[in-house]
Amino acid sequence: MRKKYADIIDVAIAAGVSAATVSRSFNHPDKVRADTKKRINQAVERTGYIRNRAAQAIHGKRSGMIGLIVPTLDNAIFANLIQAFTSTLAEHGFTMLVTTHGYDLKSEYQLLRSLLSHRVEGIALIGLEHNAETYDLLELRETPCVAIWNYNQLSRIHCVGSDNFEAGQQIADHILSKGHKNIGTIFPQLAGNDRAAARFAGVISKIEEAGLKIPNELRSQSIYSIKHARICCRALLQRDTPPTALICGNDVIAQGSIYEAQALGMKIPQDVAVAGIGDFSGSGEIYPSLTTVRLRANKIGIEAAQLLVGVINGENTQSLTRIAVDLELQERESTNFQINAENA
Amino acid sequence: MRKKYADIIDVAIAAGVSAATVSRSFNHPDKVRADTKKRINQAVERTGYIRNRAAQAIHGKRSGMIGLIVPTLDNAIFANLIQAFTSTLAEHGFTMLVTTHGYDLKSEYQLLRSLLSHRVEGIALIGLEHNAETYDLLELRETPCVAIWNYNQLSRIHCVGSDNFEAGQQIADHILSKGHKNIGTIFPQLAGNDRAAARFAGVISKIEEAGLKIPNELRSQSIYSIKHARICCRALLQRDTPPTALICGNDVIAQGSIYEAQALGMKIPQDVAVAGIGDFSGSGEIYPSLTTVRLRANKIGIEAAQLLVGVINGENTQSLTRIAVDLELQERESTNFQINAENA
DNA sequence: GTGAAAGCGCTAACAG
DNA sequence: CTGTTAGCGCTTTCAC
Repeated sequence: MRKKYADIIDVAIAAGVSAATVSRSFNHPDKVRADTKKRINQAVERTGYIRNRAAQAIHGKRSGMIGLIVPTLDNAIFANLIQAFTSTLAEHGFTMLVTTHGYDLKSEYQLLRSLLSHRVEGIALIGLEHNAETYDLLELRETPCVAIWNYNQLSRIHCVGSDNFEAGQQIADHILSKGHKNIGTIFPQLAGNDRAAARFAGVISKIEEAGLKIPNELRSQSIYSIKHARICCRALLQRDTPPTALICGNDVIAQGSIYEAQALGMKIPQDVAVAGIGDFSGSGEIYPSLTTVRLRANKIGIEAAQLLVGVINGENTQSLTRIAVDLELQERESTNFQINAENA
Repeated sequence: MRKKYADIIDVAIAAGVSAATVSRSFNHPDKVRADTKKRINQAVERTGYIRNRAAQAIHGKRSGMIGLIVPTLDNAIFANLIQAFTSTLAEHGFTMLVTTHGYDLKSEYQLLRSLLSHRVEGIALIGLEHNAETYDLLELRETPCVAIWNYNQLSRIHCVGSDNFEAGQQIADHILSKGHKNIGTIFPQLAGNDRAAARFAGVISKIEEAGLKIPNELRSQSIYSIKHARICCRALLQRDTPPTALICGNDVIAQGSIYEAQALGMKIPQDVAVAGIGDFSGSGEIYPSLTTVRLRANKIGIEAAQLLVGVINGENTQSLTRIAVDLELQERESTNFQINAENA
């Protein structure tokens, strides 16, 4: 089995030209006469030729691949983000090479190396919390790179995302505006999760600014799971003096809280108000609809892809670009109830 | 800028051996003396060398990439599936190159060509409905390939997935067992969606077997969206004689139906029972919890990855492997109500 | 415009 | 065990 599939030489022979001309016809079409190009294209058809990007990539040419390292794909909001990212990339001729590390930052470095060994032209990471060696390698190889999802004005690499601190502030402000004074929180573990940590800090900053505080007993911690969130919520709502409002670190936790409150026979928002962060698909359609802060995963994905493509094409070589995609407070049914002084 | 990064020759020089030995040290470690390997590894460290898989792939060797063509990533259940698929692939040393076509089968062929041009070692497709040219190209290139998500005993390529016809039968049987005679359906468009079509056919087969029928007015069509499902559900429930049970083509539609019924002040399952298909993450935790047929995305993803890796490694060359991953009826609150004769 | 030839980074014989 | 040699499929000078 000498040669399995048609290569550029077979095409050249079939078209009666040299391999060089075939190559040029693909890469610099303007340097080849129109009728020659036509003959070549016909030869491609006839031979069933499919270009070999691996062979191209070897010349330091484009591999046409972007690497993405993501904690997990199994998450509605990342799925949303990644879909926007890939399809925008595809519009620019790039295909995405994806790896997941399951929130293990240590393995992220290895994944990066693997991606680099595939000679991806650029790398996208989720969030800004990465190991030093990851950052160092990125710098050493001068790999075009963008951090997606979080905005931070001090980021070491380009970033496109939401300001999670501000998201926390917005939702806290909203809850405070409804007159709540007895507020509980259910957040994911903050360590190793800069998103959650920033959101929580934003919430606390506003609460304290209002002269209130959230006692430790009302700060609950839940993993990213409706089931577990329900357990946390139940514990909070069955206290002697349950909070009148629950601020949840994300919409999954908030949805779990809504279900649990309903299962306990409580009315939302009258008995307890629930707010989330994220505006995941479905949050606006559940009953009661969930008040939350929209993170605009779609827009972030698109902008991140555009930025990365720009960097790869040599724009933006001077400075770091940091894009804060705006947030949108979504006031919906789950908090639509004003507490009066006596209730508080 | 002659050579930007260390190549195998730099490593060879640094280690005081030949390039061939370096190559061997990676690819056939047993054929190299231990201390030579150690020197080479140190040289790799010192030079910051990262292997170039593109250059390897050119030798007809492994590119280490698997191509995945998926309708969309923006979908909880696919996300689940793909996560299992990628991580299993990763265990076997493969990285996934992903493309999405947004349910446009025509563009699928182009995406396949693109993936092939990257010299992926295998291809995974979602479902079994693909254009003839897609199947033909796969056959022509003899590309290891597996269709994920659907099981069909007549499939043209390896497949791992659920028997959607049976899923439809299971849920219909369950609804019938609860005494319902006036049943409505809300399904996605069936054309171009073999999954939905098979499920629907399964439902209808059981309904007719029971001597019943579903009039056209009670066969509603909804896109994959909670919001749109709510609209469809409302139309059904506001009829003069609303159905006592709703069988939904997937859990997203079912969740929408639950929310809408609640918003209309109806009790589930007493006023109307709702059933889905899929058992998406969250379906068991919403209130009321949703009766559905579990599709086991996780297991499917893992088995599909293992099958594909096997095919790539030269097993299974004789026959087509078709794996039907078992279904699990999840009886939950949303249908937990027995209709008596008078109610029917 | 087009062809000939050199070479990208790596691997697979083949000797030694 | 290790080095030498000849490519893999393609792109890019440099001539013509």
